[in-house]
Amino acid sequence: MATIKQVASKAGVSVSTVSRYITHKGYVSAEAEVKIKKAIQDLNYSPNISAQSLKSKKSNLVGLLLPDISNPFFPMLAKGVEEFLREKGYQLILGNVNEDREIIKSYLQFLVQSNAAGVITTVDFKEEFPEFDLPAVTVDRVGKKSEFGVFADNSQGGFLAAKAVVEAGAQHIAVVRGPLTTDNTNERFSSSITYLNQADVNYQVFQSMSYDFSEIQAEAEELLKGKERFDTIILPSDVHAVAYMQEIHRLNKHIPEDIQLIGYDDILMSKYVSPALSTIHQPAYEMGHEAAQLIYKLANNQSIDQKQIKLKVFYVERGSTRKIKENENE
Amino acid sequence: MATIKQVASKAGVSVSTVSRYITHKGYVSAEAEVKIKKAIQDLNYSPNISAQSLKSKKSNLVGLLLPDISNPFFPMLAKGVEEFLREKGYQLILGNVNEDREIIKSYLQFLVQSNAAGVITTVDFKEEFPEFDLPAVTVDRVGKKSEFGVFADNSQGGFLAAKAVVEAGAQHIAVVRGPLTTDNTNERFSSSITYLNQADVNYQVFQSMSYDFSEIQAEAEELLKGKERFDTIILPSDVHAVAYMQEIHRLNKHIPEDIQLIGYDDILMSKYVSPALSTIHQPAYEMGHEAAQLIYKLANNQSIDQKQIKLKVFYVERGSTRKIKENENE
DNA sequence: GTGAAAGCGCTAACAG
DNA sequence: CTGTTAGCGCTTTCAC
Repeated sequence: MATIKQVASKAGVSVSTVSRYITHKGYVSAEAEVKIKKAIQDLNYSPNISAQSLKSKKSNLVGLLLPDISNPFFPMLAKGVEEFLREKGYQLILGNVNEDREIIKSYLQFLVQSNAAGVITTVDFKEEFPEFDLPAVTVDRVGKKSEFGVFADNSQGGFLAAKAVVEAGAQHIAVVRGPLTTDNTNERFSSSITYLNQADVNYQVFQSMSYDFSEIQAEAEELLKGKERFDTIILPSDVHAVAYMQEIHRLNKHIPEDIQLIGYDDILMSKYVSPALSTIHQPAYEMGHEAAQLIYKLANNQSIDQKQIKLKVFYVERGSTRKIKENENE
Repeated sequence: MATIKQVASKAGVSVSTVSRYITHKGYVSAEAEVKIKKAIQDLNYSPNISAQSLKSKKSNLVGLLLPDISNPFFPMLAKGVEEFLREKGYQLILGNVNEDREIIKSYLQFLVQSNAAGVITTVDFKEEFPEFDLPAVTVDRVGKKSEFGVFADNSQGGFLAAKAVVEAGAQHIAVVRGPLTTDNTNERFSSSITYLNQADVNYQVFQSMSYDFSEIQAEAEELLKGKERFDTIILPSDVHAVAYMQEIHRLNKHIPEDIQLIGYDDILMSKYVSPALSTIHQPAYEMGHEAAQLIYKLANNQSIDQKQIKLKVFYVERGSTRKIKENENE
């Protein structure tokens, strides 16, 4: 690796001139510029990032801490973050944190130690780890106390899901609540419940404990073998819905005739399972993109008009819900 | 951020003693140790990574450059890399490079400038960008010239796929070749062809140009509306297979009765589409894990017994291929 | 065992 | 417009 010193001597100028050239700060004569350009070329020089960052106390690293990158919802979000950041010249540090506080902590530690420009997390850590002082925006699972957040309209989503199944004739509904009691799940859930309460239907609530496929399947088995016969299940995620779907198939029941299903997220897979999954679409890519933009503004002291960005969701009707309103008994 | 100097003065020792304590190199008396420990605690000190890396000319960053993180095969691989690296105290820099040479180049640039410990890529760049001198291991799409590589047994995979469909009674086969003419796709392909040649079947070859879902669907439409009637299609990936599946459904044909399908990769989704997709299982997580381990050894000058690691693949029979041997005419 | 001091590569006053 | 210089925070001889 060539250094700025070598470039300077090769170009016959001082290091500060080279530095000025590189950082585009201060004046550099045309002749000097030519010589420097050539020297850089010849030496295949590029500035040492550690040295730059040591000096400037800044780096262009941005962390993205995700609960589980193999959950299909998150890669899309990551892509949104990555593409925005790359254009702005930032680098993404990806962390797969499994909800594990220690892992989260060690990533935050690293980011702080690296003078990172900021971090995008799925869970607000400011309360738990106030010692890590770096620009942060929460995505998806945005809580009341998060200062900066990007999330989808959960209350609208919960409402739409409940409305969709009720209008499709649901009478006896199982509402499966998401595994985390994070604000986003809570909101969706209570919004669904509010709708259900005012509608003329029966429902019962179940609590899921996991986003892991096989664990969800076990829960599904449990729910389905209970004495209650449901004609509709509202699920907290598409991963849940697909797992339930499998289980329902295994019992030789028909979707949506015997049981209708509605998911949440609209992951890629949902379109291709059979029947295709009706669900609430969340703009994962956009969430990532917006979050990255917020971090960017934060890191560059740009004015922020909206600290909390709420994105729209919408209902996607596919094959797992019934098309027309109809009454059925159990 | 506290500095080592502050810790030193607070502990009443010199910076070098603190440094020795931190790096576990050289002697530190028990008393000094206690005082330093306390000072670090009080000041919530952690070493500045830029300074460390400037001095040591090393960093614990490892790049992982992936073609498309929203392609479900890669997140599993990424997870394998991430989990190994995290345990060893390295940080993952994730790049979503879209096969774009410029993006790849800029990531490599960054990694070199950061004294990164190494990079794991899906495509060997040594030939195209020899100027980037850092430990590299190629995963998945490992070519002949890659020095360090982790890949699945493509030739075995291609063979297994062809064998599976032939044994299930294939007579008229469309072999869709993967979009990249990378060594892995080539190997699979020619291995399938070799098998097909010695079997008593007809086949025809098609070339796919994309991993993008909707583009594949267009290709599928093209292939299926041709005058040739195939009873079997061998696809280069599960994403391809799922896209074809959709298209076949749309034409109201039955899988596997009218057409049988075999994919490649065994992504999560394959189990849950309908019918479930028969495919060749590739150990994505393990590939990532092994690649990370190689990088780790490389970065730490450990002896490497195997520069090229070939992982096993196996056939997963599910619903998209016929169970028993049977003859059919078009 | 410990501290003083040099220096990693870069930037930013500052003087010219 | 340019060069000299100090110093970012850390590690590492080398004397003591």
